[in-house]
Amino acid sequence: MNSRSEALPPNERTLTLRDERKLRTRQALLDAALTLMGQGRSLAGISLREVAREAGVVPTAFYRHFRDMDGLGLALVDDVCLTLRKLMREARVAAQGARDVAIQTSVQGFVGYVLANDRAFEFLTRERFGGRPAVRQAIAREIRYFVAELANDVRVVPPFAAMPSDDLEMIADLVVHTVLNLSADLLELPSGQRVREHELTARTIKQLRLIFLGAAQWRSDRGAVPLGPI
Amino acid sequence: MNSRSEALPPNERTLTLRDERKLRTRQALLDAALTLMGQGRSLAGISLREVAREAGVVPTAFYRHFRDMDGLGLALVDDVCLTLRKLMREARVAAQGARDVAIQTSVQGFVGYVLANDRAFEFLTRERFGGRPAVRQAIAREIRYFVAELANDVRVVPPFAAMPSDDLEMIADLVVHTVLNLSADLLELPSGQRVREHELTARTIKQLRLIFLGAAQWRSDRGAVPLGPI
DNA sequence: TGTACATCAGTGAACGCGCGTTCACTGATGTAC
DNA sequence: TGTACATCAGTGAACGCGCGTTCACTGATGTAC
Repeated sequence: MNSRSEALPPNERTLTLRDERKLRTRQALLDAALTLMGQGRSLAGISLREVAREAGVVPTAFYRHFRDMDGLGLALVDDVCLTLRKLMREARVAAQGARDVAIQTSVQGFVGYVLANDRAFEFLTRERFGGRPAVRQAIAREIRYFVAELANDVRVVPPFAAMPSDDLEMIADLVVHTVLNLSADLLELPSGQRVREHELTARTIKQLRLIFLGAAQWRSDRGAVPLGPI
Repeated sequence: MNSRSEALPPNERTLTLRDERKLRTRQALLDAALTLMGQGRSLAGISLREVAREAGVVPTAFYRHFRDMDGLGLALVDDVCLTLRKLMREARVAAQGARDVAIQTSVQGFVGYVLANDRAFEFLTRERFGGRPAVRQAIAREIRYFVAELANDVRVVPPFAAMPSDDLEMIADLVVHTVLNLSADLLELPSGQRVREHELTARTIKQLRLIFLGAAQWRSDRGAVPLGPI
């Protein structure tokens, strides 16, 4: 063990100067890819050489970090989702302090969050369906994870407490996808369209209210709903 | 006017043999693109030359039909959505005969429809967020059209009759996106996963029931929903 | 109707370019003694 | 601690390849008379 290691915090204890620099280059490559994906390009439309160029590194250096662009894509999913999860956890902790977080507050918080992390969300939105299979699957897994987590969080709240897990997941899925839908719509807006941004947010808030209204009435054993056509 | 034209049905009256062949090549190019997009590739990952090759035509012939791959993408949206709209209209007419189409029946019909037209839906799903801006916008427009149409269809039914247009559109949007979500999930399944297919369908049916349950309770002027956290 | 000319969908050669990947390398950093 | 060797992140030249696009062309089809 060298003297550097001992002075560093625990999780960096084994990181040499070389390791740190390598990680920095790796991050530069990930950042470069995110940057290039701005203006509506997908990972499939970006070349390895472009990424290297944007990161200020020679193309062959790329291979020290990723097997190919697919590898970078998967790393990007991990990287981006790790950040998101961390921030989500913080939000959850904050929410526990102030019991009774309204739908409106949560959604508005989410909107700010999406806009502040637009590159990350743009990447996830773009590659969620349009990406290569491995990347798509990785994103799908993350979304399933979020759904399960929401289902768990909500289990303690009155109308959901008595529900079978199936139904809880079904509702969590609906909520998560409604919110993801908002995020996709927001990212499609030319930046600074505040009015439209507000309309979209208001619509999602209404949709979530309607969903919770339905959830309060929900009985899993009930068959057809008392509704005619459609 | 030549003799051919006079023997043809009205909408083909002005089509010469040359025109017909040109249309056939054009269709071959569109089909080729759809075929190549199978197995998880997006339009951005397919070259003009590949499309021409698959269509059995020399690369330069491509330019007789489309300005570039973006042009082909837009044509593909039109082509695919025209077919979908036509079939939707038929479904609607059929539904008017048998008043009282249950959610379950509609969703099951939709599932069959998606699986029967998987290439079209795969294209729309893949390019909806992942495609180039022009293509994305074209697809977004089509979805907005579907939402508006559903809102209109549903306007005559009791719980929706008295609703302001805003709320009606908000609900139609939620329904359409929930159904699109099912379609995306179905397409992600390796073909022939009947059990999982059933589970996904059942989940969507529940989600729609929950939405209609909420819609039946919905009052647009109502503020916060009587729900605590989340 | 038959003929002579015009149109134009599809051809095939050619181009310059950026791509992904290989390879042997360099020199700063790390390690063993 | 100082030295001598090992490691390895990043370099730079080189490769063959498929790409998009241009151009002049051909010959079947269409049109005017």
